[in-house]
Amino acid sequence: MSKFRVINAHVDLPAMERSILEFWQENEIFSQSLKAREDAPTWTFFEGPPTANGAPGTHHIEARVFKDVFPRFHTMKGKYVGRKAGWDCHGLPVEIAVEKELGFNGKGDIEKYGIAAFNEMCRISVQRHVSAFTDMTHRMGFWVDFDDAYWTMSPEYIESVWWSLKEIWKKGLLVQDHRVAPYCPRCGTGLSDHELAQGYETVTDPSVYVRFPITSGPLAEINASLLVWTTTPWTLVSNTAIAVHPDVSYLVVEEMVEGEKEVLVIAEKLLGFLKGEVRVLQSLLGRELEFTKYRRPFEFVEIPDSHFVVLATYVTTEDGTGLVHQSPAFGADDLQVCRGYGLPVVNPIAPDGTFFSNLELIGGVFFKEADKALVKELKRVGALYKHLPYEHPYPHCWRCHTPLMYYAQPSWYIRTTSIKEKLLRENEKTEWHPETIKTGRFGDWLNNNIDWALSRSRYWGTPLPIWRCENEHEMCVASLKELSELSGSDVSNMDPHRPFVDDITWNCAQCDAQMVRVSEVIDCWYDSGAMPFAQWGYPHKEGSIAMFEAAYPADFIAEAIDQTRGWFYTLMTIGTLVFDESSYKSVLCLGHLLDKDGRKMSKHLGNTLEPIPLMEQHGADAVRWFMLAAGSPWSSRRVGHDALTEVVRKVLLTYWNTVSFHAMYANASNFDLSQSPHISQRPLMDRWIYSDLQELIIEVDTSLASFDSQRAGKALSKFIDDLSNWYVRRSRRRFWEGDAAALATLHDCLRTLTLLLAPLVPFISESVWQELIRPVDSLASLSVHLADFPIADAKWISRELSDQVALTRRIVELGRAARAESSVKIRQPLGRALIAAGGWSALPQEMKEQIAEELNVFTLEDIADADGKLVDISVKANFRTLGAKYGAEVQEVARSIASASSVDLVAKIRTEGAAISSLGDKSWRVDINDVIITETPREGWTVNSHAGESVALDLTLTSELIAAGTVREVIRSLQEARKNQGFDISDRIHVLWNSHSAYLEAIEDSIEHIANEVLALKIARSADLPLGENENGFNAVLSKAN
RNA sequence: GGGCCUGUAGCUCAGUUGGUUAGAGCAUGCGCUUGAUAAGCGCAGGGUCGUUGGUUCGAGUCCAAUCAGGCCCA
Repeated sequence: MSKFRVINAHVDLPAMERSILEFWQENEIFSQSLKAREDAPTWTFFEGPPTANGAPGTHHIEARVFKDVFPRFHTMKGKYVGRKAGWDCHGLPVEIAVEKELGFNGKGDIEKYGIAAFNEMCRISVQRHVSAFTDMTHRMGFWVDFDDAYWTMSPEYIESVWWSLKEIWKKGLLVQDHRVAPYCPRCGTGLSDHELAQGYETVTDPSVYVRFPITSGPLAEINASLLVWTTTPWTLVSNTAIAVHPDVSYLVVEEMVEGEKEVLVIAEKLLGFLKGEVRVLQSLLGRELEFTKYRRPFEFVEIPDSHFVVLATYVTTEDGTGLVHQSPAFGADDLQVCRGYGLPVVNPIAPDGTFFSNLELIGGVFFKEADKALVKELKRVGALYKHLPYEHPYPHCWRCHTPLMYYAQPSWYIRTTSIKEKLLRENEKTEWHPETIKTGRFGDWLNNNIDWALSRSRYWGTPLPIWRCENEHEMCVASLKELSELSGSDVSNMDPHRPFVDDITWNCAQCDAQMVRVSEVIDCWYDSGAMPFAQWGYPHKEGSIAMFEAAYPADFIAEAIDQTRGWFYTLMTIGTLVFDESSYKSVLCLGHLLDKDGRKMSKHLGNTLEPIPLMEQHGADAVRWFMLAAGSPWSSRRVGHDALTEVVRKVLLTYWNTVSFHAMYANASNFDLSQSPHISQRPLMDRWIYSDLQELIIEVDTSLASFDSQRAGKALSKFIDDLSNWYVRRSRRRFWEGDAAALATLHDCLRTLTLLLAPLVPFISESVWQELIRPVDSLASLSVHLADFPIADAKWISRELSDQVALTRRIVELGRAARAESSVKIRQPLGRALIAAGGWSALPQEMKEQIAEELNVFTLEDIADADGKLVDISVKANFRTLGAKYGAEVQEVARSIASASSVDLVAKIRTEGAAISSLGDKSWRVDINDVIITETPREGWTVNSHAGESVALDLTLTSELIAAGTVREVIRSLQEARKNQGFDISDRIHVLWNSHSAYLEAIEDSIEHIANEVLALKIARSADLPLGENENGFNAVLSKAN
C-alpha cells in the first residue's frame, strides 16, 4: 500500500505549470501520446499556419486553445491525432516589415538592393518571429509538433504548390486577364478580394456634382447640361463617357438659382438634389439619351472618338444624379460598359499612383492628392454645380494604409466562378460552428463568388510557375524535376524563389522562341490554403501520398471569424479545384477578443495583453479556461485580469483544495484505496455524487464531441462546486473519522474529474494526477494525457437521488434565510421546524438529518401533519398545465381558483384527486398538478417560502436549547483555538478552561462530548483562568498532549 | 447599400418546447458559518430584459420594424 501524499492547499499555479512543462519534456509525453495511438483510427486536425511577420498576441492564444483541446480530447477517446505545426512565411506583410527595417520606400528600392538579398532578409525575418510563436505555444501547453513543421517557403512545399497550380492550369482555370482590380500604388501590386476586405477605412472625400454641357441634338440648342455626381474627382481627367440606365426616367429641367437660369438633365427620382426652383421641360427614358455628345471639363489627355452617353443597367437611382461618369481604366463596371461601345481605355496614371508628369496642372501628383486642384479647376471653368464633403468607406491597403485605386492591369486569375456550384455543394456538406456561418457569411460569399486574382507583382512569394514565349505559348511547371527536364540543366537543388527561378529559360517546343517565366509571385493565401497536401510535399516527396490520403479531408479546423474569406475559403477552394472535395469536414469559427471595455485589441490603442506575462500572472490553465468556457467561443468576448482571477478562484483553486482536502485526511487515516467498499454498499451521499459524476462524464463527452467547450466547462465547474461545497462539506465528519467509503468516493470523483479536465486545463490536471493518483495507483498511466477518457456507467445514475439532494439543498436555503430573518444565530439550536415541500415525505431519513444539522434544529415535521390551525393554505393557478388544458380560458380559471376557499379546494383535491372550480356559471375540473399549494405557518414562527416550498422555525428557546447552544459555542471556540495554535488535525490536546458561572453547569454537563469533539485527552476547569470577552466568558488554554 | 452576430443588474454572463417573484458570479453594505479552501451561506440595494409595434389567455423567449455596438462585404 502506498501512502497518500500531503498536498499543500496553497499553490503557485504558474510555478506548478513550469514544473509540469519540464515533466512533459523530460518524459516526452506528447510524442508518447501519439505513439500510444499509432495504430488507432485517425482524427484529423489541420493547423492553420500563423503568419510569422510579428510578435504573437493574446488573440493567438485563443485560436490555439481550441486547436489544442479537441485533439487532446479525441486522443483520450482513442484516436490518433497528428498535429503538424506550420508557418506561413511568404507575402506582402513580411516584405513590408523588411522594407521598414531597411528604410525602403517602394519597389524601386528593392530592385536596387537586389531581389536575392531582399528575399534573404525576408527569410531571416520569418525565422526570427517563429521563435516568439514557439515560446508562447509551448508556454500555453499547446501540443503541436514543431520539429516536423511545414514551412510554406521550403522548396518541397513550393513544389507541391506548383503541382497543384499545374492541375488547375491543365483544367484551363488558371488564366491571364486584363481586369480592373484594386491596386496599391505604394506596394505596386494588385490585391485579392480577401485582402481588400481587410482594408476599408472611413474617409471624407470631396463629392462633386459636375455639369457636362450637351453638344449635339435638340438639347444642345437649349444649352442643357448632363449633371453627374462623383466622389473621385481624379477620375474625371480620364472621363470617357457618361452612363445612364436605359429604363430609368430622366427629366430635362430649368432651374433658377439666384436669378441665374440653367438647364440640367437628371434622373426623375433624384430631383431633390437640385438646389433651386425647378421647372420640368421634358421627360425622357435613358435609352433616348444614348449617343448624346457632351463636352468634358478637363482636356488634359487625348481620348479619341469618345464623350457621349452610353447605356448601362448597373446605374442606380439610389444616390447621385442617375448619370454616372465613366473612366474605364479605374472601374470594373466602367471598363465592361465602355468596351461594349468600343471606347478606348486611357490611363493617365503611372503604376506608382501619380499622374504622368507631362500633364498640365496635375502632372506628377499622387492621384488622391490631385482632387483638391481638380475641384478648384472645375470651379474655375464653371463646371462645378455643387461640392460637398462626403464621408464613406474607401478601400485602403491593409498593410500600408495607402488609398487603393481600381486600376486596369494584367493579372493571373483562377476561374473560381466556374466551380461555384461545386463550392456550394462542398459548403453544404460542411459542419459549421456556429451554424449560421454556413448560409450566412460564408454561403453569401460563395454565392457572390468572383474569380481569384492570384498573382502579385512582388518578390517574396511562391513564384508563379508559368513560362511563356513571345508568341504566347504557355507552360506550367509542376516541380523542379520537370523544370530540369525542360531546361536541360539539373536545377533540382535550386532555391525555387526569385530571382534564381527567373533565370531558367528554354526554347519553346512550338516556335523555338525563348520561354521565360512570367514575373509574378502568387497570393500567399494560396500557400496556406494548399497546406492539406503541401505540408506533406505531395505528390513528389516519398511517402507523401500515403500521408495525404490518410489525412484528407480534415475532421476539424478552428480559426477566428476573419478567416471566412481567408483560410476557410482558400482551403475549400483549392481542395475543390484540385481534388473535387473540400479539405475539411467541420470548422469552428471563433469570435474576436476585445479588451475589458469592449474595444478591439490593437497595438495602436495600446490595449493589448501580452500573452506570456498574462500566463505568468494567472497561469496558462486560467487563460485556457477563460477562452474555452467563459462566454460563447463564437461571439466576441472581453478579456481582462478580473475575469481571469475569477477563473482561478472559482474553478481551479476550488478543485485544487478539494484535492488537498482529500490528501490530508487520506494521509491522516492511512487510507488504503484497495479497501474501498463497493459503490452499492456506500451511503446515500456517496451514491448521489457518484450518480452526478456519471452524468458529468456524459455531459462533458457529448459537449466536447460537438465542439461546445462552454457547455463542458459549465458542467465541470458546477460539479466542482457541488463536490466541494455540498458533498465534502456535508461529509466532513466522515472524513475526520477516516471513513473508507467517503475517502474512496471522493478519490473516485477526483480521479474522474481530473481526467475530464485534462483536455481543457492540462497543467493542473497533470499535477493532480502526479500528486494524488499515481502515488497510490500503480496502474495509473505515467501522465494523465496518456490515459483514456472516462466512460460513464449508466447503472449508477439516479435521477431520484439528484432530485432529492436538490430538494434538500433548497430546504436548507429556505431555512437559512428564515434563520437570518429571525436573528437567532445558527449556533443556537432550535426545537423544531415545519417543512412544506412536494417530495418531503419520500425524502430519505439521512437527508432529513442533514437538513436538521444544517439548520441546527432538533426535529423536523411535515407541515401537513401539523395542527391545522397552525397553517395558512394558499392556492395559485399553475398556468403551465392549465394553459395547455383550457387555452384562452386560463385567466378565468385562475380567477376562479383565487376566489375559492383554499382550504376546501385543497382538501377536496387531496382526498378525491380533483375538484371543480367555478366562476359565474362556468366551471372547470382542476387536479393536483393544476395548482400550486403554499402552506405557511402562522404566529410565533419565522417562515420563508419560495415556489410553494416553505420552512418555518419555532423560535421558542427552552433552557435545554440555550444550554446546547452554549456547548456548541464552546466547541467552536476550542476548534478555533486549535487552528490558531497551528495544531495538526489529528493532534490530541489538553485543555484548561473557565467561564462565567451561569454557564458552568451547561458546560460541565456536556464535558465529555466537548472533549470528544475537540480531541482533548484531558479537559479540566481552572477557576484561576481569566474570563474571556465573549458573552459566556469562556476562555481556555490548550496544549499538545505528549 | 447588403449579410451576419450581439444588446438581460454598476461589470461579466446564464436563461430549456412561450407559463406569471427573470437567475449566477464579480463589486457594495449588513449578518451568519468555518478542524480544507484564495472559501461557503443568508439578507439588502441594483432590471421598463435596447426601443416600438404585432401574434398569444400569457412574450426575455415567436414575428415585424427600428436604434446602438461589433464583424464581414460593396
